[in-house]
Amino acid sequence: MSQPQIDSTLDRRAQILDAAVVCFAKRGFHQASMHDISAEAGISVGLIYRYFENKEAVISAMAARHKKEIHAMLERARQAPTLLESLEILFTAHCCENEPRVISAFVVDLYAEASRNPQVADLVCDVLKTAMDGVTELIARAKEVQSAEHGLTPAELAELIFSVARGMLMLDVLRPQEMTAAERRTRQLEVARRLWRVLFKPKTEPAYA
Amino acid sequence: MSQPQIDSTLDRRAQILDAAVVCFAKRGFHQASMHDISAEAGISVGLIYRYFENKEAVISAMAARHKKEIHAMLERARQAPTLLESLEILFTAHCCENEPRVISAFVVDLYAEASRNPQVADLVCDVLKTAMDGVTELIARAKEVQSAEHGLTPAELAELIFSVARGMLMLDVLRPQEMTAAERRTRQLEVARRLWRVLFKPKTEPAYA
Amino acid sequence: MSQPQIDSTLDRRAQILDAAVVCFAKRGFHQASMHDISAEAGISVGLIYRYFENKEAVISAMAARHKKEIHAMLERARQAPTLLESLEILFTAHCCENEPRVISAFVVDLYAEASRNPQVADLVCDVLKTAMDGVTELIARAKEVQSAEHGLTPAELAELIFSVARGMLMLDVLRPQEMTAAERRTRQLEVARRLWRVLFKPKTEPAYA
Amino acid sequence: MSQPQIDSTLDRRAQILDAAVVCFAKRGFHQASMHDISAEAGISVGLIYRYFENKEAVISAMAARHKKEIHAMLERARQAPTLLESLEILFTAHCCENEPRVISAFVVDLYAEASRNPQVADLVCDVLKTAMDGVTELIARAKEVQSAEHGLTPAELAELIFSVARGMLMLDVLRPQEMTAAERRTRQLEVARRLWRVLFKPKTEPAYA
DNA sequence: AATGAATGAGGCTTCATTCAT
DNA sequence: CATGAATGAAGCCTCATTCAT
Repeated sequence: MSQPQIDSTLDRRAQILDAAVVCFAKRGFHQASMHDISAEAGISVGLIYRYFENKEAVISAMAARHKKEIHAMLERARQAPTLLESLEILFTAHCCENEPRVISAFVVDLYAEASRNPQVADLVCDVLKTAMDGVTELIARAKEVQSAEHGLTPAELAELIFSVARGMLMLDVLRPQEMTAAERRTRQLEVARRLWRVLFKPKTEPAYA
Repeated sequence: MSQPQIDSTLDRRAQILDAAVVCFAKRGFHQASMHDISAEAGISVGLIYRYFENKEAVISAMAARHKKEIHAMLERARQAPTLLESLEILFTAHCCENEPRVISAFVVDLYAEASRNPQVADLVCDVLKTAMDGVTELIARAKEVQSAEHGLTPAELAELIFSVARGMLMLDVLRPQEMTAAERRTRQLEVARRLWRVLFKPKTEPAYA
Repeated sequence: MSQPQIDSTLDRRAQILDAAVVCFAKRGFHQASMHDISAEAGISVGLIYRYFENKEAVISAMAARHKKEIHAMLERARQAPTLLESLEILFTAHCCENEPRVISAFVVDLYAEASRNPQVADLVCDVLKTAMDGVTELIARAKEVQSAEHGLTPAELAELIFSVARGMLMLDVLRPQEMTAAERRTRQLEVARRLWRVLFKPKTEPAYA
Repeated sequence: MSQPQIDSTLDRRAQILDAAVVCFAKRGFHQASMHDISAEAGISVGLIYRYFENKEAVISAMAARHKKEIHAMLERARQAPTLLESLEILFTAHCCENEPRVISAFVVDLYAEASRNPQVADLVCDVLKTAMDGVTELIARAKEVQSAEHGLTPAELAELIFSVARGMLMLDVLRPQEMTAAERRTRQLEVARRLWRVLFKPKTEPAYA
């Protein structure tokens, strides 16, 4: 029966975080003011403080939410029928309109923040480890890997994949307004497929043909 | 005869930028105050304004300097005897003690800034294009590529390489204090070599067939 | 028939004032927030506003209650069998566990407030006058005074007594946590008795010489 | 040669404290805003922070200044030709136009603050102890005491004197605008003399007549 | 050329008060 | 009667920038 209160509290927090991610992406963690966030959320400044202790807490909550989104993304990747499709999901998480959604500028800011805020660094490391483990397992299970010849372990492959994904995400923050989400998505998919070709192309069977 | 003045002006600017990069890496562009920079440079706040119009100008100048450093790094990469060594230079620019030096936290911040400041974005794009072109050319010239079988163009290969490098640089800002420069460098080299193996390993020995 | 309502209204007001005095003593009038008071009272903030127009009104009501407490204290003093005992009651009102109770920090705050708020000043003056009149009368009635030789009127004596009492109360707010109520009481009683000795000691025994 | 800087720094601090004591006396420590103080001092808000770390530091500095003023007052009292005159100086410190000057409302606020802020409490205790010691010594040296008959030690007498002085100071904050400094002074002197008569009146010499 | 005192706008946060439920 | 979510003004403090020396 106290569920409604809890729900409405969660709703408010979500509403504030929705506004915060917009502001953070638009202006950066520290350039976005509490007033920006409250205006974006359509509420008063003071109200934010009923749901978050301070700005730092909003950032932390955003980071925690990022973690959930990465987990959700990972789950979707895990359920993809083929490894290539998993990889494509991983690579396009930040150019999707639909949830869960990873916003490039926010992620870059998160890493920048992590470099100064150990708490955020912990969280990012944790997210990273979980995600890499997930992908490592995905690769280990995939038969495509067996036939490749590069001699890399699944963990090493996962590391490469994540590096490329992070690197492309970084690229994504440049001139974002000059490309549509679809175009960005296309660019990502091309890279994903090239990486795929490089990492998992089976041994050139025709060789012995 | 005005050369000395110009020189001393350049010296001052360099001195200020040296201080700025330290502060920017430590606290971030917008968290670092002009006072922080002046203190780090051992001069007064007012003096910064004699050499830079405002804080924004310091950031821009830092970005310009980053461009020069990337160019210098590229030059070194270009002069390396083998493609693998070039690649290793590219991958370890941010774990070197000696100049030119690319500081990870600063670069991540630069990208974060680029996502909001078109001028910075222009500059980063420009740097990126130059660097990619350089590496593309390096690859095109290298005979190692010929023997690979992935069917990727030099430009595509360069894009992959830069993505991995950027992605690893992002990783570098997490828990920086827990690793020595040497350890970070080792990690980078391992990744560079794995990428090398994947991208440039000659066709499977059936070559002798 | 509306008696119950009135009673419950009075109860609520008393409950709120009970909480308020705790908060006011702990944090000061203006440092204590309405939320502090509501939390201490175990009710909601809004409810305070049903019983008091605003925070100012709570302070005024507290001042009025202080007046009642002083009156009660005075009544007890008046019923004491001897003047010395009356004086001791006056001096220990703020180190008693039982009601009516005068809390030093609150009284000092009240005077501080009185220096800015004429309404509070009026009330404090009124309390003071009543109390002084009462004590003046007490002294006038006491035969001990006759035998003293200082030549002071009862009103002048009352003024001295109240000054000392107020002065000791001010002392009472320093390091309150380092003394138990009993210790503070003892200190007060010693002073009261010394003052007694000075003010009311009968003429030097040589009188019978 | 660096004296000028030090001097101007001290001047600024003094200027700010001058403004602060006015604001603090008028509105109280916590009701007075930093803006009030800066306006009273005729400077900008930010400038206060060049000379004081924060508001708390201004309060502490004010407390420290109070200590100096009490010391100066004590020095003057010590140099008075008779004990009665010393006592009068003690009693009129807060109704003097000239420096050193003790402002009643400020002192009451100081005690109120002391009840919550241990640092302030320490300072007030320290001031009190020094002052009481000084007066105790003054009394011990005075021959008037020898002839009195109350049997109180100098320390006990000093305690009574200070209690009365504090108590009268508390009274001084009530309706301050309704009395001129001269009237308040007169009232204080009357009390001082009455206390004098009570504490130090020599034995009724005519007793042996 | 160099300093650093000075300004004041703007950011974070608190809190008295209101009002829909 | 009672709650507590919501508001927004106001307070503390920082910091980019200017300017007299």
